[in-house]
Amino acid sequence: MPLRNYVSYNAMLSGYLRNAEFSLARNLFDRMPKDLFSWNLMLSGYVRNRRLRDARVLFDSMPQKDVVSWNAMLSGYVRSGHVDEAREVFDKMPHKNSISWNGLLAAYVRSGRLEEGSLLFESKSDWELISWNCLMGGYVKRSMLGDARLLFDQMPIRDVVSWNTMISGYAQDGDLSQARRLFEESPVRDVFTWTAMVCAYVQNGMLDEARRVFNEMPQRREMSYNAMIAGYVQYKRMDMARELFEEMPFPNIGSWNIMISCYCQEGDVAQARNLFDRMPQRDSVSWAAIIAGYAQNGHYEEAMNMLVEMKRDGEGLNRSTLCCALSTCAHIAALELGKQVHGQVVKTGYENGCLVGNALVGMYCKCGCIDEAYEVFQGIQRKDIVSWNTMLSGYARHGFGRLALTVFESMITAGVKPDEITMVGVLSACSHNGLTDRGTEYFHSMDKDYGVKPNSNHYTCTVDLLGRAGRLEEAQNLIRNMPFEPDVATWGALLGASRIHGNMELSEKAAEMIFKMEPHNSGMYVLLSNLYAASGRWVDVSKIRLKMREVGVQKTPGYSWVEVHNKIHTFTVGDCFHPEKRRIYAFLEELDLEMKQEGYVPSTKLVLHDVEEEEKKHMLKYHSEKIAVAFGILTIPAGRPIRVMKNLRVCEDCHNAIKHISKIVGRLIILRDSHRFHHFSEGICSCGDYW
DNA sequence: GTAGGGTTAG
Repeated sequence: MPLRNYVSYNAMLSGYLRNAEFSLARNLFDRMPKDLFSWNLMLSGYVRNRRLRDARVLFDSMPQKDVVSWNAMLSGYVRSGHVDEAREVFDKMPHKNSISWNGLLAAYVRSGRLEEGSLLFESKSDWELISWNCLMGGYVKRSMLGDARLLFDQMPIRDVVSWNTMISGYAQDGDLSQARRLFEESPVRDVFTWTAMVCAYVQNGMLDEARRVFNEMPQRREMSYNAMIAGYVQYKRMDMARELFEEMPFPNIGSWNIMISCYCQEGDVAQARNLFDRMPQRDSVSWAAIIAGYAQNGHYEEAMNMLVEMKRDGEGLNRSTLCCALSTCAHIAALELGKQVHGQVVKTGYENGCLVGNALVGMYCKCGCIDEAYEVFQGIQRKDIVSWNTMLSGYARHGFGRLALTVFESMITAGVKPDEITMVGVLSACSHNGLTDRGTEYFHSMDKDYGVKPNSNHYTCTVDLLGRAGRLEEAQNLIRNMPFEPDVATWGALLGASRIHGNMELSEKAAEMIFKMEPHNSGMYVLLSNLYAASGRWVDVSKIRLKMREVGVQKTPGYSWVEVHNKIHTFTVGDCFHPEKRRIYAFLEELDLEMKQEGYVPSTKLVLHDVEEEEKKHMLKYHSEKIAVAFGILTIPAGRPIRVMKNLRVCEDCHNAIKHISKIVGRLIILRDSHRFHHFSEGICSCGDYW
């Protein structure tokens, strides 16, 4: 056995680390003779692969540290956005070099904490050019062009990056004339400079001008093509985008990614998938784009499958793929899976960042765990508008209107300016909780107080708000005085309200408007036909059904699902495919008897079809949500809540029945329907029977 | 440090 020295051990260690063979590397590391270089190797291996906890443990146990070790630990925190930890390390460092200073500045800039960044910048005068550019880039990203320009003018020396950053800042801001001026003034131009000008014209909708600059460029790189393609995409010129893409001699991953994500946005996932499969190489962006594409177009199973594929392909989870994974879990309410992803998130240390944090909050909200959502929300260090909106509308959907409004007030106190989505959350919180006057006040003052002009969503919420409270006349007035044409959703809100309050005439009027606009909207046919059925107008019911057949619309089938032991069980009305159906139906019979003793009376008027009374009861008994609830009770361990999801709104009879069931079996039942959450416990529902 | 993705409502 030849004698090995530090150098050969270190070479071997670095080989393992390069290939991300952590267990092999660690094994070797623990047994080999180590010098400081070995420790630093292992440490930076962990840092590069985002294994922050391992890195920290190693760092703390190091027998000695040099500036490289400190910088490695610092950069671990910088990369993962743990700014406060980065600061702590920075403050403790016995010696700092320019890498340390640049690192901390970058941490502030990247996480958008520009105030602190500029304070740090002012505390020292001999900054390197790269730091000037970094801070200026931070201002540009936040559209703080005045501050960026101030810095630009003060710089002792400028390089081509400085010029490019400023020019592309103006370009992105749509300030074509400033961009143009700097472009003329700039002593040097490279591909970035020219590409920034392409962007400047694109931002102003001047595609032909952009193309002219593109054609004039002395040299082109992939990114120049990509900017032009992105421009075409932005203005829905898919044909031109595709043409240029096909012309590219060597499209890079970015080019493919743009094409994929824009096909996804157009709803053409098949085309996107086609490109995805043809790509010579993929990166995390490609995976994120295709997974999000599936998720956003409602193909949740495909999205989940692709996530599995991705891991098999060796692509690690990063912020964006974790995000996609969480939002997919949220859509299908796969709580167990979501929790597993949460575990991954904790390992990588993204939990307290905005992007992944927001996705986690959304996942817990949509899976019915509002308390867990709030916990994560509180842990997000720098909450952005999305964090606030997610939490606010989460509370609103769960029927905790006052909590939602408390979040809203804290948001205002924190100095975050509400946007359109915030106000939808506020109005729907009021609507779900019968806070009618408060809601209308918000509606009328939102433009004045927060500078948010009511859009059709806000009108719809307010029509809903007034309508539910029975103020149908006011709701109609609101529609009449809208500054734009009411859309299907607005009429839908009026229809829903007039249905609750039994105003047949108004219902028919609203339905007629909807049919005119969207002859294929199946939900509206069903709503109206339910309405007729409820008042025994069977002739009209059959007319509707005839019409449905004429225009070829089909009722969206209702289904419910429940997650048990990591598996999703889906049920349809009168489901007879589930392997445990005998057990479930026997249990339902049992429950039915007990419910009746408790005073439950089936509300048969809600059954759509004209059948005999006894048979109607039978049909109600086997609605998908009841089956799912029964299955949940049978299989989910006592003490744990039962979480059931439904794709449509819960029917009145089921709502009533589940209230009784929650009391009989003494369990918390959380039902998510297409509209909101219902927490059933001890015979009461959190919605207060107002939904 | 100067493309491309990902999170929020109805």
